[in-house]
Parts: sequence; structure tokens; C-alpha cells
Amino acid sequence: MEPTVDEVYDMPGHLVRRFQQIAVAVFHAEVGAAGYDLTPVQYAALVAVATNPGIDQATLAGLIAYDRATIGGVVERLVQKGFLARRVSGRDRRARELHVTEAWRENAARVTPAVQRAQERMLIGLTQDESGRFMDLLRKAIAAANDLSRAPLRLAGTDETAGD
Amino acid sequence: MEPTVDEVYDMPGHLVRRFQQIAVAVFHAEVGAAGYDLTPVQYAALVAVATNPGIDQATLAGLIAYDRATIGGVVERLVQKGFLARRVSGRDRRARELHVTEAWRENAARVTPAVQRAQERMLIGLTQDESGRFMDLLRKAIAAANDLSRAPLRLAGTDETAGD
DNA sequence: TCAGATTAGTAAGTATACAAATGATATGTG
DNA sequence: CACATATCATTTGTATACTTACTAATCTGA
Repeated sequence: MEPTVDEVYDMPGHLVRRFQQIAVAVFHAEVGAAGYDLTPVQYAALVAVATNPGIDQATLAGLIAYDRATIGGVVERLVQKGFLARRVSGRDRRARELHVTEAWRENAARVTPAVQRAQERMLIGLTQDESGRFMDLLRKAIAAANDLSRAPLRLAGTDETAGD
Repeated sequence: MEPTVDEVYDMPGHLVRRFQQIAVAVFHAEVGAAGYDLTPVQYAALVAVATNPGIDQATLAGLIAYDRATIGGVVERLVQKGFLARRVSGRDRRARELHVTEAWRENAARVTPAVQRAQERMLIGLTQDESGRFMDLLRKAIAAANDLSRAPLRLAGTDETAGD
């Protein structure tokens, strides 16, 4: 039998889509209230570059599971905002070395608490215990299905060739 | 202290983003293998219209938590594919009545099994029991945070005004 | 009944996502 | 060294997503 809307809405794919929608909305609300105009993706990129100074875009993409074609625009917008510096690598002239700017280092401490609040708020319906179990299950599901997506997380220091 | 990439990657917002990425990839793979070029969003829209013949776009958007501005393009592409018919409503000339076409009714039975397989495959890392608990937690989290998003699910027959 | 508020749909602008193709540069092999 | 291959980044094209603004149509209340 063909499913009804209610059944489709209760499928894992749709529940996840809906929760992600909520997660992004909450992130914008909290970070916006703190006076910043940053997306979840932009924030993750900034933290990744801060943790790995001089990283190139392709490696950055692998670190946080972005598409290589998408990262260019994300970086570009962060350069526009003055939070990232991008320059051609000396070792490999195809690559762009990325660094966070002093401006970001000065602002990070004000953005981070807003991000933390967003993470708590999106799980407002769950107890501490449930939140923990939810994240355990999410981690486990992702670990098993990681290779099924086109932009699989590439751990630093790992060099599995993506069978594609 | 400022978080590292690993810490950001382990935040609920990012885990959900990653799982949603996987969910979409798996959906495309399964539905594509069945010979169809449909997105998760398009499939949900088709099921919603099939369940509610003559529904207008705004109500459809509310049913499956889409943005009103997004649904237009989704419907347009489904009309192009010959799966949806759209005509101006007699009762309200602003509204467009939507109906699935005979073409969709003939193909639905071949698409649905692929969609079901996708739902199972994205949870391949979890046992049946864990999958159930995962979905329970997801439902509970969404129910509590529903109003925090700009495109909250509007249950049919409910008329709460979105406090914004 | 008529002015004001609401609503349906669209449009423009911004930001992910991802596929496929391209240009520039590296690298490995003979 | 020359050539095939691989890689980095970008470009093009398609599809969500959401904001703000706008038009057209409908509804509401005095």
C-alpha cells in the first residue's frame, strides 16, 4: 500500500530533515541574538581552521564533511567578513592556505557561548540522559553509514581511498 | 575555552547535519537505482498531495514543514515531470489546487519500495531496537522544539497562530 | 459596503549542497 | 625529460531553504 503523509512524515529521513531545520533555526536565533551573522557551516569552518592553521580547502572540506565545490563559497564569505585569510600555498600553488584573522580570534569568545546555547536549546525536549542517548545513537548511525554519502568525513591522518 | 573541530563535529547540530546528508545520499541512491529522479522533498510532496487531493500549496507546505517560498519550485518541477497537476482554485482564485497525475499513480508503487529501502539503509548501523529508540527521541525533540523553527509543522485541523 | 488586515503565490537575494566539467599544477613512471 | 594520472580549486547547473517584499485576492468589521 502507498503511504500517507503522516507515515512519510514519521520516516527517519523526514524526522531528521525536520530536526535539522530546527537546529539551523535555533543556531541563527542564538548567534543572531549575540549580534553575529554566521551560519552553522561558517562557524564549523572557522573552528576547523582555527584548530588547523594553514589548512587547505580540500582538507577542510574533508574534516567537516563538506562538498569541495561548496567550501569555496563558504570560505569566500568568511574572507568578506574579515574572519578568514586565504593565500596561495608555497608548497603547492594549486592550494590555498587558510588562517583565521585576529578579528575572529577577538570575536570567537562571544560567539561560542551562543553556539553552546543553541545546542542545548535544540534538545530542550529531551532530558540530559535522553540527549546523551540520542547523540550516542546518532554517532553510531553515522559511523556505520558514513561511506554511503558523497562527502564522507575524512579523519585527519587516515588515508582510505573513497570507493566511488 | 574555544572548541576544537572534533568538539564541534560532535555537537548535536553537526551530527544531525551529517546524518541528514547521509539520508539524502541514500535516498538518491535507492530511488535512482529504481530508475527515478526524485528528491526526498519531491517524494514527500507527492505523497502529501496524493493523501489530500485538491490541497493548495500553502496547506501542503504546512503539512510537511516546508517554506511557502520553496514549495512553488518543488511543485513546478513535479509538474514538469508530469507527476502533479496544478490549477487555479474555483473557491479562491489566489490558490492553486494540486492533484497527482495518473502517471504518478502508475509509478508510485515502484518508487515506494525504494524509499522504504532507503529508510532502512540509513539506519543500517542501529539494531531494530535502537532504531525505534532513535526515532522516539527524534520525535520527542522535534515536538518540543517545533515552534522554534520558521516552518513549523501545521497539523491538519489545528489552528494555532504561530507566535512570532 | 468599504477600508484595513490577511492570505496565496511569486520574485529577488543569500546560503548551503552536490554533480559534472575545466584549468592549473603536481606527481609518478618509464 | 615526457606523458599519463591525480589533485586543488573553480565554474556551471540544479535543488533545497529561508527572508523580505510585492501583487492579487479574500475576509473582517464598523
